[in-house]
This record gives sequence, C-alpha cells and structure tokens, in this order.
Amino acid sequence: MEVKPKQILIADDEPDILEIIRYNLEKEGYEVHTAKDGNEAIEKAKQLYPDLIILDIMMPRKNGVEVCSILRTQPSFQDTLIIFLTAMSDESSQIKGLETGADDYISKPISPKVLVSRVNALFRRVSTKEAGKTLLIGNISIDPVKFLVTIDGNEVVLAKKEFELIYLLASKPGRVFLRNEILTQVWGNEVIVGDRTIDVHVRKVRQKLGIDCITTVKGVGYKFEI
Amino acid sequence: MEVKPKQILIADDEPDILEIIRYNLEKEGYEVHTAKDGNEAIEKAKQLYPDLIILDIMMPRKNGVEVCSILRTQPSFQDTLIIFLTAMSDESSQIKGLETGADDYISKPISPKVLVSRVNALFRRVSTKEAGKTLLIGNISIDPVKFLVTIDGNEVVLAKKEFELIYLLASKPGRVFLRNEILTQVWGNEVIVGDRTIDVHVRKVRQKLGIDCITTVKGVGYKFEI
DNA sequence: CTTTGTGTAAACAGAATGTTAATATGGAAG
DNA sequence: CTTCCATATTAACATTCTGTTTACACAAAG
Repeated sequence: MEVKPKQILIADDEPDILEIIRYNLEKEGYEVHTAKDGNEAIEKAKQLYPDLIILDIMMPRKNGVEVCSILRTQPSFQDTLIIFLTAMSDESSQIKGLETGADDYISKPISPKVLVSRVNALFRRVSTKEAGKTLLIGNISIDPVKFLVTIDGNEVVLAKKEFELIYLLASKPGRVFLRNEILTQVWGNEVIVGDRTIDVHVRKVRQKLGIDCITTVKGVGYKFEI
Repeated sequence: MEVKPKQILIADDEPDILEIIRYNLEKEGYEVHTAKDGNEAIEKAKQLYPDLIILDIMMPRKNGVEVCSILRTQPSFQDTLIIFLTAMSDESSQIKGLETGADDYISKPISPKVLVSRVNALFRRVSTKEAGKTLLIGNISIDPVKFLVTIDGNEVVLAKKEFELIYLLASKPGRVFLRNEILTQVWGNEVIVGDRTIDVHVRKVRQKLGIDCITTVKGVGYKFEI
C-alpha cells in the first residue's frame, strides 16, 4: 500500500496566506486544497473528506467556528482533524473554538515553521494510535502491512481495492460510511467511477470473506459489523 | 447525510429591505423565504417551519411582536430562532420584544454586515449543542452515526425515513410534533405526499421497535414518550 | 349515528442495490 | 515487445426493499 499523501483543506479569505500555507505544506508532502470562504470550505470538505481542515476564524460566508460546528454535526467529520487560524490571541475565542471541537490553534501572523510542526504533530498524535495498524474485530484481523485478512486464522487474499474498502469500513466498526465518503477515501477524489463499482467490490469482499460483515444501509451507505 | 441549508423566513412590508436581506443571506448560503405582513409571516412559518424568522416590528396585519407571541404559544415554534428588526431604538420596545421571546434585535437602518454576523452568531450558538449526536432516552438509544436504534441493547434496523422520523420525534421527547412539521422536517417542504404516509411510517416504527413510544395526539400530531 | 381523524393491511411503483458477464487496464513474465 | 494474467470497471439485468397510495376498519367526538 503506497502511502497516500494526507489531504489537507485550507480555508482563508486572504489568497496570500492560502499560498504561503499551501507552499509550506506541499513541501512537506501533503496534498493541499483550498477554499476562500466558509461555504466553499464546507462544500469542499464534503467532496474531499480531507484528513485535516485548517480554518481561518475570520472568513466571509460563515466563519471558521461556524464551519467547524456544522461539520462536526455530521458523522463523517466527527474524527476529521481541525485547526483554527486566528488573529485574535485572546483566550476567550480559543476556548470557544476548542469547545466547538477544534484540535488545535495557530495564531496569526503565521510562522511557516510553527505551522508545519503543528500539523505534523497533529498527524503524529493520531497516527500513533490509528495508523496502519492491524485491525482486530472479533475473529477477523485486517493487517495492512501484510495486506492480509484473516478469519479464524484462515488467510483470505483480497485485491487492492477490496482490501482498502474493508480496511476503511472496519476502521470504525458500526459507523455508516456514505457512498461518497467511500468513493473519495478508496478511489480518490479525482477519479470518477460508475455507480455500481462500489457494489461490485462489496460483493467480492463479502464473497471472499465468506461471512456477512458488511451491512447495507439503503439510501445511506455501508457499515462494517460482525 | 447532506447538510441541508438553514431556512430563514423574513417578514417586512418594504420590498427593498426584503430584497437587501434576502440577497445578503442567500450569499451566505442560507435559503430565504419572505412575507410582506404579519399574517403572511405566520402562514409561511407554519408551512415552512424555518430555522430562523426575522420580523419587522412595524408591519401591517399584525406587527412583529404580535407575530412572535402568537408563534411562541405553539410548541412547534418554541425553539425557532426569532430576530426583530426595528427602527425604534428605544429601550422599551426592545424590552417588550425580548419578553415576547425574541432571540435578538437588529436596528434599522440595516447594515448587511451586522445582519449577517448576528444571524451567523445565533446559529452558532444553537448548533454547538444540538449536533447530530446519539439520543438516549430511557432504555432507547438512537445513533445517527451507526444508523441504529437500540432498545435494551437489542438492535433494531429501521429504513431511512423511519429513522429520520423517530430521530426527529425523539430529539424533543414529550413535545408534540404537528403533522405538517413532521412533513417538512422529514420529507422537505417541496415534496407532496399523501395523508396516510406519516401514519404508515409511524406504524412501521412502532412495529419494529416493539414498544409503544410514539403517542398519537389526535387532531394534532405525534410525540415521543416512553 | 354521522363526521372526522387515525390504524392497518395490502398492493404497487420505483429506487437502490445485488449479480453476472463482458470489457478495459496495467503490470509481470517471457 | 508481446503475451498473459489478475484486477478494475462497466453495462445489463435481476432482485430486493422502501416509500407511497389505496381502501377500508375502527374509534372518538359532536
């Protein structure tokens, strides 16, 4: 499994800041997307499902705090990392932001060094616990290192996409993944594939695993469940 | 689960003001509806169940304060946000308005900037607390992340509309939801469905849950109650 | 005992997904 | 460079499930 670059969405109304951040993060190997106001941020977030979203607090068409609370209401963004950019160094707005569910805070003016190290730190923080580790759910193990699924000790060989699919679903057992979400996470956001592609892969996985651990939620998506 | 844009109803007798406000709020991504007097405001409110209602104080056929108190008597509008627009900057009318149950005040002449930021602030205030979280009422849990209803630990699988219905009702246990209200919240205000559609869904939910937690209030609507 | 509103069952249409087979693609082996 | 093979994708068709309506039963209110 090649390491896919982490996707970062930045929202700020100042193009200069956007470009500074983009430059520094791309240099670090991240894939960067941008939005210039709150609504665009929400729109792109739903289209990209990025790993991290950096939100300026002061933005037209919904400020950062608003965007954050809106996104946090959706299951799909419950675990997405969010950083606020703020010119206000005052405590109160920071507290408010953290209440809304931000994971970190960066004050303007931005030092590229600080930015990059904070971003790296955040990813490190989560990646240590949830990184490409073997998932163990019941009698099933899903090992991304060996690229192997094991059921009661019996190894099952999956193709790449099949594996990525089951790995995604099993990373949060029980949680429903929207079809869109699956598409961007497994297929990437620039690829356009037909409607039935997901189904076919789900079918193959179900077939190969032999057990019924992928549940369909009609009109919504799929979830992993033993 | 797509984010539905917030619905805002504006009532003012001056078409220019109506259009200024509409323009600015639509630019922010809200969905705007208008009324040109008090009675129309009430009528549209009952038809749309908007998230926010902006009322001019001085209007023909019931002024803003009257509209507000009338709406506030109904359970359905107990939690609807209401903002008054007023030319009178005198304290007394503001006090009267807040007593009547307005959530905020904006004085004319209107600055689009102030308007927008106040509206945003109001939504931010409420959206932080009422997120898409798991509802726990007695021995029942309703989890939108897993798309699952659990009774005493037993999982019950509901179809999409059924789930949305129970989630709405259970979001405010005890409170009666009018049939119209349920229609607009679950089915949307542009969809037209027959009279028995709600009943049938209620029936299916009751059947699947096995317990009697949806109470009929004849001639009014339904409520969630253990 | 009529009227009004709700409960219920069954039937239906259409949406959403499942399934299969055929085709494309891309990499590895020769 | 070609062939081969596994995987990925599409297309076409089957199937299942949901949502809605219809028709009628029932209950309560007047």
